[in-house]
Amino acid sequence: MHVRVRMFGKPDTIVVVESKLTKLQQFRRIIKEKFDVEPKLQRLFYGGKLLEDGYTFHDYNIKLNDVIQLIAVPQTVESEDEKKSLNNLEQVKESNLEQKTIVYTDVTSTVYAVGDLVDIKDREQGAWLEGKIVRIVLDPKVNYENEQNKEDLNSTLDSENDLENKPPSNISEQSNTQKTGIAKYFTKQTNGKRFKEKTVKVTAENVLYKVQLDDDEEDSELFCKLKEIRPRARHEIDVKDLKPGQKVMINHNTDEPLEKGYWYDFKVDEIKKLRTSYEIVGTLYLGQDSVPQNDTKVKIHDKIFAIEEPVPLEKRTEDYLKSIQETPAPRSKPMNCLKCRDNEEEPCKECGCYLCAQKNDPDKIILCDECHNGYHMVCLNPPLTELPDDDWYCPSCKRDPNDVIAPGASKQAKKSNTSKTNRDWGRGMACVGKTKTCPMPLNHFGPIPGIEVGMCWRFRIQLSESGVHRPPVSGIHGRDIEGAYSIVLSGGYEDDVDNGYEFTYTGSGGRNLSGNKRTAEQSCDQTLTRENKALARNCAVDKVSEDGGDAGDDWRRGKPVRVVRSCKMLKHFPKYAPKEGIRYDGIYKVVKYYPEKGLSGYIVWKYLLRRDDPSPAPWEPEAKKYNIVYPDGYLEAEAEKKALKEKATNSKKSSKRAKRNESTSSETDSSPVVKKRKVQKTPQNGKVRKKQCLSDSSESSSEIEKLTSKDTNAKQKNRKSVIPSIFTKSPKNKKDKAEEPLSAEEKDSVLADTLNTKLWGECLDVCEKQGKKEFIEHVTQVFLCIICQDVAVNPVTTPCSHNFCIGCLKLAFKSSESQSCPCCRQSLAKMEVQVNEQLKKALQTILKGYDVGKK
DNA sequence: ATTTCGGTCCGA
DNA sequence: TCGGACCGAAAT
Repeated sequence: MHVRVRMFGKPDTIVVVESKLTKLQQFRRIIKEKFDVEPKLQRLFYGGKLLEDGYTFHDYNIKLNDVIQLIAVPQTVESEDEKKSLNNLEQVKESNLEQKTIVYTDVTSTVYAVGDLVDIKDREQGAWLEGKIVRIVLDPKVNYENEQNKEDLNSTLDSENDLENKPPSNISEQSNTQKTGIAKYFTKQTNGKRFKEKTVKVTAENVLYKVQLDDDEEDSELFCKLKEIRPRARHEIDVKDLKPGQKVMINHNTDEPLEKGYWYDFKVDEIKKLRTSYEIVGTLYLGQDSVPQNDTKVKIHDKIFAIEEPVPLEKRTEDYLKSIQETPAPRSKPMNCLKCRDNEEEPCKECGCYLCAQKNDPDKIILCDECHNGYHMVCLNPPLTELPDDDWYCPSCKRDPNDVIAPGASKQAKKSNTSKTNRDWGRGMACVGKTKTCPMPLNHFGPIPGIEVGMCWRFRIQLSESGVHRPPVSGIHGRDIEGAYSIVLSGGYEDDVDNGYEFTYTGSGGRNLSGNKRTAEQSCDQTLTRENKALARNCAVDKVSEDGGDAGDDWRRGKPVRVVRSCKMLKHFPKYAPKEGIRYDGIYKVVKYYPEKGLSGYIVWKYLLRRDDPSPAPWEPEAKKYNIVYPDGYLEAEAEKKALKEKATNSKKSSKRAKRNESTSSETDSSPVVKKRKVQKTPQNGKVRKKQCLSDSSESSSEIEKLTSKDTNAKQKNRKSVIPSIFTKSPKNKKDKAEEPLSAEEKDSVLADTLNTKLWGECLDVCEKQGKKEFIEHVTQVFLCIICQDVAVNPVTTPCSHNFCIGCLKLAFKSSESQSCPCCRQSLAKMEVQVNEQLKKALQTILKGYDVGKK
């Protein structure tokens, strides 16, 4: 599979990895090749998490085409780290020789006072924790000799400048314990007390704030720099008042986004109202250095706080002092145990004793150094009488030292639980999920705005993303209470028969799929349930029946089914199948459905589908052709894979010059690899296809000739079905009552709709020549919303003279970036979306009493 | 929890 | 090259 690696200032780069089981250290080597950043200096983030070696893409749930952020750590810091660890070694030696203690020098800061309530930035996660300043001292690490000539203590510290513009300190503090080595240096130079009397400039660089965390029982020595603290958050912001661009502090759990977490800075880009809550999208700042995580989605399940700016002591007004006196209510923290949700009453094996699940005597619960489960010492068998000095392993983690694996023994004892096979299942497109979502509702009938007949994709999951056909595997998408929205012709069922404009489809089921299979031979009768029932509901009959149903002449009134054909149909019905991928072929209706003994001998449900779409079928010569669409980055990744493969074979057979020349020549067109293959294929298929097209058109035209020449819809531009043939109503229906005129009210309402004069003209023409019944029929066709396939309710008339339901149009706009007409693609960005009240009235008046539209 | 007209690897 | 085995994801 492949992912996108994003590095500041560079375009995203597609990086191919073997599979989901690729380890991070392997990945780092590829990154090194591409970005020239040493593995050690790479900081990789995914979903706000720092990725660590030893884990796989699967462990982090990194999916196809996901973005991984790469930050190169500057070399200097690395060497600084190394220097420090060297120092530490020396320090340990020294401290063994002579026990030195650090002498801190109290100073006064111009920004904070002892006792100030502050938030402290956690050095790993970058979360803000609640605490209080208990002491303010000089940083013993800073060499003051050079400072002394400079300004004195009085030179105030401009807090904002210091906070915003301060260059990053090279001395990165590792922990809160100041090592004796540096302290010794400090005392040598100054000698503690005397130093205090000296005037030294107190800057963000050299002052440390000792803080006490609110929920830290032990008095840990935590010294913070100026930039690591800020006044305690105390101003809540209502989510409704949130504005894009605003930077606030929010609660977020980086591991479990739905749970309570810690408090982080967040820059808001977008606020989304959900059913019961809000979701905000923006930049989350993680880690000590506030690494921005773009496009992070956070569900609001807690307060939102304003970020407080420090107020220097001398600028503190009485009001301000009063305001900071009060201690804000403690902020929520992540749950300690998600299993029992920290309910002390509830027995829990996760956070209590793993054996008895009780939580009593926590001091007698020993933790396993392998699995970290807890065990009451007395619950163990045999019970432990005293705490072991060394590591302790629970009964299930303990390994018998005698139980060694014999040399040459093939398999290591696997850590089990997950899959039982060693199969590397994570490869390729087999197991990927969606990377986009179609905004149309799941249960949408009819065409998807922006999706044209003939559009084609390589993988089923893309059809799911586009909204054309949602299930990644299943052939029918539908709900038994409502109907089917789309089906796939893929040759997966032996009883299917495809004749293009009509086909017989087979229901699903009747197979034994145990063993986690997706397909199998028919092994029992199919039932009229689930998808099968759903598809039956599309048929324009009163109700679903176990005996089947037939809509007859009314077939067009059935619910629309989006139909896609897969290239897998080439095998048995090549006439109408795409050469590659899966193609949207337009709207079909279920003419009839019935149970029948299939080729297997078991009962299968069969459905006769018939095309009812204004666009020409993709196999017709006049149909618009579309290029196949691959997933984002797929072609690049394939080219990359191929290049890698060739590189591997080249290095293996490096001696063979000729061979190498051959492959390099094909390497030159590495990016059009796939294209080239396509071209090679075409000549063969091209011939066959042309012939097919010819026979197709002759066939269909003869059919048309054979049939009545009278096609009521024939003059409808863009709206008529391309294949009216046998499916149009029999001319018999069209006798009679041309004498039935329109009422004055009806005529007036039609004339009032000036935006659709031309279309109404067509309708009136039909009325005059063929009678009212045909007129009504024509009106329902002409003013059909192509999005929902019903007569437009609350119709909007576009400048390009197309009509849609206002709801459907809005949905369509939402689903694509450009606001264009779902019918003719003309830009509608400037159009004011409003109901054409005249049309609405006209349709109501004319269709009054007629049962049109099922909504 | 169940179902599924994909997709890929692996061995014959 | 082909068929068998079987994995995640999405929707119901």
